[in-house]
Amino acid sequence: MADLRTRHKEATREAIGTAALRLAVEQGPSGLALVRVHDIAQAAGVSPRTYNNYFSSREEAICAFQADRARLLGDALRARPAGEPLREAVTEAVVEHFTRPEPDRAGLRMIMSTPELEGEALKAFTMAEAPLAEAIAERAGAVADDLFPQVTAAAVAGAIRVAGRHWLSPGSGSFDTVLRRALSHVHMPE
Amino acid sequence: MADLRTRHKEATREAIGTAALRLAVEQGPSGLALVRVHDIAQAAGVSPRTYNNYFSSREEAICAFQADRARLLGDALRARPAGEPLREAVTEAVVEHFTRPEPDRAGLRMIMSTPELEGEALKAFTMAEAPLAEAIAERAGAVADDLFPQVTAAAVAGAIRVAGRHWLSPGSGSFDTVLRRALSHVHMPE
DNA sequence: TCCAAGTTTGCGTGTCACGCAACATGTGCG
DNA sequence: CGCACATGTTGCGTGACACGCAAACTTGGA
Repeated sequence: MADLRTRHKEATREAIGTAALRLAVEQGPSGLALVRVHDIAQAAGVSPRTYNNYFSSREEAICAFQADRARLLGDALRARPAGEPLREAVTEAVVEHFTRPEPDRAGLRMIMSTPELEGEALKAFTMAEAPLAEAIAERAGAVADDLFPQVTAAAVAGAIRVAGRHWLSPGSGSFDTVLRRALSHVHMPE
Repeated sequence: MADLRTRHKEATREAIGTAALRLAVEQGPSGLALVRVHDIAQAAGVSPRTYNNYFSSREEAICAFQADRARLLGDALRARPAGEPLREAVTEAVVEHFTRPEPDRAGLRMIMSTPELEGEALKAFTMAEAPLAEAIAERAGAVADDLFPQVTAAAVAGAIRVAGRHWLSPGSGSFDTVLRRALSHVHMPE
């Protein structure tokens, strides 16, 4: 990870992802087709072929940020103090992980209002359920293959998704507040 | 709906979807790329161009069955008796809707073990949350825009997904049983 | 300084989604 | 009954894309 090579690779990946999201936001939900691979690559300072070494579709590139953040949710839960009850640990982990830094409203709105991007983001979000379920299983003293941790992880991920959608509509409170309210509807034994 | 034209259209859609799924299962998870549009169209007895009038990607065609069934879950809930408590109504609606007829094991396994198909199925499944949330809101006397019905719908959909995965692993009971066990972990006020 | 591993890039190929316009097949009306 | 009209189907052409391959280039270590 501290490898210079690896870091540079990570930087390239991030540059492409950022450029892709920026261009997508510029074009708006209706103009996704206008965001050409050539433009993304140029904006990121790489060749189209290199872009294609990192991502195999525009959607994947645009949603890379979302995907990376979601993937780390399990680690965030593991970082909570050991004695903390499950509900509290999950809630605090989610709030910390998804409000620092606060998500980019324009980017999130772009993704949520474009079916193709929404599908990709969904996939990324759901992939994150597996590590989250593992972390939940550890904390609850259950087996990761069991139904409970997986159903709970799915419910938590769903709540985060719903909270994100609500946060985009005008008049909703801070993301922190919406997240807590959404999570309060998820069943978690104490 | 009883329109001859509409029925024929629906039949065509189903023929294409069925053919696509069948070919995909034949090739196995690793050979998705070998399922060409040309083959799907030919197997369904239509031209490639017509296939493309119904679906805009192979993944969409292959997952059409899943998508159609998921989309109707809200209606299944509405069909439950009015006085029934929410938890019971949801559980029975889900079990009835997803076990009659029993899902195709091979097809489900194919979809669940192919990332690209899994993504598409996920999208379809999540799209079904909206009508489900609406039906839940009706039954619970809540507003559809509120957090509770949407979070609950997401949790229910997640539980069904997890149940499907478990059902595929050897030694799990009937789909009916697994579904009920998964749903028992979802919080629903009585 | 020089080598080996890894990364970027250009090119070629096969596939695909979709607009467009002609064609066929039902549908409803006089 | 037959004629226009609407709707579904098809072939063709175009633009874009993902990816295999091999060459050029960069980086880190001996």
